[in-house]
Amino acid sequence: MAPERTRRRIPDATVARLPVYLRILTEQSDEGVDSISSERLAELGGVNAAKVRKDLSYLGSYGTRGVGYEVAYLVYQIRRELGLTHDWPVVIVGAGNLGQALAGYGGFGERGFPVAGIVDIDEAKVGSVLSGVRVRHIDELPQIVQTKRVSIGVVATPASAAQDAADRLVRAGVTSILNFAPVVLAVPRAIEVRKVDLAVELQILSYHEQRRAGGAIH
Amino acid sequence: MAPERTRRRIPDATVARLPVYLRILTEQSDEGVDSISSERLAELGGVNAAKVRKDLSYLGSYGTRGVGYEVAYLVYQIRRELGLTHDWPVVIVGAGNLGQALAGYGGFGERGFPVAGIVDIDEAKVGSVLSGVRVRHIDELPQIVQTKRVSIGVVATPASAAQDAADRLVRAGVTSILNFAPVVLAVPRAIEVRKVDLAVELQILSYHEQRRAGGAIH
DNA sequence: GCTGCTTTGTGAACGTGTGCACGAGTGCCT
DNA sequence: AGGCACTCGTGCACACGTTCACAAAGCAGC
Repeated sequence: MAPERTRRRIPDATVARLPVYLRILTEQSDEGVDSISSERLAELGGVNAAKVRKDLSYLGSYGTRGVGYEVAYLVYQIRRELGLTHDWPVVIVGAGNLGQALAGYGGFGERGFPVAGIVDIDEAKVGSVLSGVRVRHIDELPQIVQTKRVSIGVVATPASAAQDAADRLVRAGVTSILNFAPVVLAVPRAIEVRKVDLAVELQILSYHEQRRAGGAIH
Repeated sequence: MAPERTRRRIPDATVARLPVYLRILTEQSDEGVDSISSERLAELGGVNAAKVRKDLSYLGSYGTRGVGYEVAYLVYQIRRELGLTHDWPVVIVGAGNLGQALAGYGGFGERGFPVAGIVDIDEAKVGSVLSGVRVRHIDELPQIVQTKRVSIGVVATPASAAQDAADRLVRAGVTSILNFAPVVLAVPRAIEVRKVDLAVELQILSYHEQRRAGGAIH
């Protein structure tokens, strides 16, 4: 077979589903399943079988017609494509309620994203220890990012401090940001930002509830 | 003008952006701004101006050509459309790390989603008080949902307990679920589910990082 | 090796979302 | 009152995502 060349682009929608497939496949693997059909995978993932096949086809032709996909091999391929063959240390900015919960959430490190550090601007919080990680001052951010080779930063500050946190992360050399603050961050084009906004999710649910209740007129 | 009749359907993508506009508009209102153009709103929201106008046009023609949109009126209209004219009490299932953080996160109640209750299956956790809300046993779920008229449930359990939590919520009468557990929930078609998955977000970032680093071959 | 059954991989049709470009309406200034 | 500058509302073309449907490919049994 020809050597790996020009990496094909994978659609965003597919990239967003690969982690879900990966989790399911890992679970199946743990349960001793070593072959799976697109149909079954679709069922477990709550999606359409054709979609599963198309998604997986972007990785290459790793299935066997008439049989299905070899679970272990598929896990390997998805992990490779998602860049999960090695750890990605993350640094958390903000040691408040959320920052603490994130640090305490074990599944973080387990899934290949060890917490390289937590920083806060509040001197009062600096020095305290959260689930084994000592909170350091935000001025140490560049040093942490440098020495621990961190490329992903997590913004877990109040809204008012989020932009400053993002600016500092970018200056320190981080290239991806996961933002929990309800703010639209302004960052250089090259920086990848993803947002998790609780209020937005609830308001979307609210819309559907209201629609359900309201009907035509209210 | 003709009375409000058959409610027009708003595209999902637009519904997901309305909360963002709403937050920005509220902020602007607080700062004394009472009129805003689609251009400015787009800038603050990090989107395209045409998109803003198209999104807002689904609510009706509430802008004034040559001028822009009246902030207060737009806030009112978006709130109405999203069903935010009254509170939506939520019930949290799972009083672990995450459940506690969610309960402690004040912005919850402020934004119209007061915590009507927190329940857990672990007797040891029942009775403790988290930011003013007493943890109750999961068996009390139906009663809480009924008496407090809860229609939104939050699943903040470990993955292994998530499906059971969802089943109980549905049985208790909840019609919308916000799921934080890394599991695809199986629920009746009529139930609206939204998912917030930390690991998925990080893995998407990882994909982009890997892509950035890897180039063609590695 | 041939037949029949199963399941992948993908072309094509369809639906949804985005962004441009411009007509239409509004306010302001003279 | 007329002209000008501005901004909304929207038709249209394009891009992206989803789903169907089916040929191609593999396995099992005889």
